[in-house]
Amino acid sequence: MGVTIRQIAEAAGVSRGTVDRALNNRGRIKPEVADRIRQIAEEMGYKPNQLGRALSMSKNNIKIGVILQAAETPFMQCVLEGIERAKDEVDSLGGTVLLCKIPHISGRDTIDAMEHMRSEGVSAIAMVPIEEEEIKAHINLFVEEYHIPIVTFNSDMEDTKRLCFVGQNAFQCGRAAAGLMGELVGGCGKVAVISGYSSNPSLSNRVLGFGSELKIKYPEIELVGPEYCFEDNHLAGQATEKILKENPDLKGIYMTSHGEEGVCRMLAKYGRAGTVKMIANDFMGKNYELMREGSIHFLIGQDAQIQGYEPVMILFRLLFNGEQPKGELQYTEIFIRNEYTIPENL
Amino acid sequence: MGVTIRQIAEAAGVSRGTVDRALNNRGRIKPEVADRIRQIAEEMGYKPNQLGRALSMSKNNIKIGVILQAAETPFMQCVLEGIERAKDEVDSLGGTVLLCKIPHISGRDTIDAMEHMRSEGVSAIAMVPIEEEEIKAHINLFVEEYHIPIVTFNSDMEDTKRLCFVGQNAFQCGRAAAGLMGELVGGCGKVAVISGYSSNPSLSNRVLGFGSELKIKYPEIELVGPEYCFEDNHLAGQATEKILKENPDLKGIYMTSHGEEGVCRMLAKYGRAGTVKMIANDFMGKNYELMREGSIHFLIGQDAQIQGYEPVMILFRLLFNGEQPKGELQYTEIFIRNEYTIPENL
DNA sequence: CTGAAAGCGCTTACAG
DNA sequence: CTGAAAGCGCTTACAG
Repeated sequence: MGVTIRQIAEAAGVSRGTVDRALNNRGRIKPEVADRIRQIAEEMGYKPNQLGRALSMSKNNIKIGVILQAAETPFMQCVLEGIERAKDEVDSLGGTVLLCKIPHISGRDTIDAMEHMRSEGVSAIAMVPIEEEEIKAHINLFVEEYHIPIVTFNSDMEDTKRLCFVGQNAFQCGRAAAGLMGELVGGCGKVAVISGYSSNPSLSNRVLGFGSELKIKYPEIELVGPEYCFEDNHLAGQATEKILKENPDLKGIYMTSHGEEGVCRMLAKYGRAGTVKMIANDFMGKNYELMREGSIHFLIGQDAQIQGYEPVMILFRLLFNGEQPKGELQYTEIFIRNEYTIPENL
Repeated sequence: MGVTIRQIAEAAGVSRGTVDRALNNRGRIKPEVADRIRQIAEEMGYKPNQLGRALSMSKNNIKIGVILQAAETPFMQCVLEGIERAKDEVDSLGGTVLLCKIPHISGRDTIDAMEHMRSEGVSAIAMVPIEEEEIKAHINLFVEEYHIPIVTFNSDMEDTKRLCFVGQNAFQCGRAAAGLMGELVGGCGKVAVISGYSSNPSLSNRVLGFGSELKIKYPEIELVGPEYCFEDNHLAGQATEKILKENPDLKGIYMTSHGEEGVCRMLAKYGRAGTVKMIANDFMGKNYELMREGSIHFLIGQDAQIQGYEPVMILFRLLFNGEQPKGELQYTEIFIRNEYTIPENL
C-alpha cells in the first residue's frame, strides 16, 4: 500500500484537510505551508489513492449523456455494447450514464435528446452527430453557452466546438482496401467499387481513398463504378450483375457498405465467387461466414465497441480527473482480417 | 447513483452487516432472512459499488507477482508497458504488483524469482515459463502445495496446473501468413520460410501452421526451407542469399522471427525487394519502416501490451472478485497490417 | 444468527 | 489560513 494523506499530515504536523488543500491547489492555505507539504509528499512518494478519491467524490455524481443514432443497426448494436461497458465502469466509479437511443436517423430527435439531457443535468455528452446546420449550431450552443463538453463518435462534425472525435478514418480505410486489392489482383485489371449511399460521408471517403490510392500505387488497375446499392442486398446483387455483364474480365470488387450478401450471391450465380476477389467492411452480419466459404477475401473493420466505450470514458476522465483527451481526432484502429484471423467467440 | 447496502438494510429492517452476509453468502445468517434480503436486493436492482468494496478490502492488500523473461528484448519491453498499465490499475484499486525482470532466459533465475515472490507473500503469480522439467514441477508445487495460482503468458506450459495462458496461437499465426502469402503470389510458385530457432516452440508452430495450410489451400505452391537465422540479421541475410541463388524464381518469403532487416537488405542487393513478397511478424524494430518502403508487404502481429496487462488483471479479478478466467487458453488477437494500417503514434 | 461500530483514503462543508 | 468532523459504500472483527 502507498503513502496516505494521513501519513503526510502526521509528518507535516498539520491536519488532513490542510494536506488536501496543499496537494490539490485548493487555495485557502499559506503558500509556505503548501510548499512544505508538497515537498514532504514528494519525498514520501505520495500517489493519491483513486479509490478514496472516487468514493468521496461520488457524492457529486458525474452524469454523462450518450446519444446514439440509428441504434437498431447491427453496427450500432456493437457500439452499444461498448457504451454499456463504459456505463458499468462509470457506475462502479460513482458516476451515471444517461443513454438515449434514436432508432433511425433524425435531426429533430437528436436536438430533443440534447435538450432532454440538459434538463436532466448531464455534465457532458457523447453523441453521433448529423450533418445539419441546426445540429451544428446546437453543439456549439451547448459547448459555449452551457459549458457542456461534447464528444462526437462514429461520424464527426469537424467545424464545431466539439471536444474531440472518436471513429474511423474512412479515407484511410479505403486506402487500406486499395493496398489489399492491388496485391490480390496482381496490380492490374478491372476492379469495381460498390457503395451504399453517395450522400454518406464515411462511405464516400472510403470510395475516395480507395480510388485515389489505386491510381497512385497501381496505375494499371482500371476502376469500375462506384455503383450504389443503398445497403440493400437485392440492389447490391443487381449492381453486381450489371458490373459483371459490362466487365466480364472483372477481377475484384470492393464493397464499402452493407449488401455483401447480395454481391456474393450474384457472384456465385455467375460462377465467379472466389475468383472475383472481394473485400468488404465490418465484422457483422454474414461477413465472417462469407469469408469462411471463400467469397470474401479480406474484411476491413473497426472495433465498434471502442467507438462506444471511449467517448464516454474520455468525458469521464475529463470530469473526474480533469484529464484532457489525447487529441482532437482519435481514429480507431483499422483491422484487416482474413479467414484465419476471425476471433474465436464469433 | 445506485441502490446502496444501507437502503436495502432499511427496506429489510436489518443491519448493513446482515445484508452483507446475505448478499455475499458469508454464512452465519438465517437462510430465510438471507433469501428475503437477496430478493429485496434483486427487486431494488442492487449492484454493489466496486469503489466501496475495493476501498474497504484494500486492507487485505492483494499482492501479485510477475516474472518476465528476456526482459531486455524489444518485444518484452512492449509487454512490460502492459504490465505497468496493469500495475497502475491494481495499485489504484488498493493492490500491489511485484515485478521481477530476468534480463535473459534462465531457469535458475526463474525459480529463484518464484521463491522470492513466495517469501514476499504474493497471492498469485503471472510468469513467462521455460521448457524445463524443474520449472514445470515448481509451477505445480506452487499451485498445489502453496495454493498460489499461476498464469503463464507469452509461452505456455500446457501440462501443468497453471490457471490459464495468455498469448498467441502460433500455429494459427502461421496459417494466417499462409493465407496472405497464397494470395500475394497468386496461388503458385516457390515460397520460402526463414525462422529463428528450431528449438523455439512458438517459431516452430508458425512454421508448421504456414506449411500445413499452404499444402491444403495452395497445393501449387512449393515450399522452400525452413532456413534458420537465429534471429540475427547477418545470418538472415546469408540464408536469404542462399535461397535466392538456389531459387531464382522465388516469389515470396515468410519470416517467422527477427532478422527481417537482414532479409530485406539482401533482397535489395539482388534487386528483388518489393517483387519477392515478404511477410514478417511483430510490430517492432524497423518493421514498419520496411513496410512503408515496400520491402515487407504484410506484418502479422500481436498486441504485446495485452500479454502483459491481461495476466495480471486476470489474477487480480480472481483474487478480488473471485472471478474465474474465461478460458484456459486466452489467445490474443492476430493482427494483420499493411502499410495503410500502421498506427499513427509510431 | 444479528447488530453496532470502526475503518479503508479521500473530500467537503463548517467553525473558528 | 487551519482543524475537527462527517461522509462516500463497503467489509470486518467484536459483542451479544
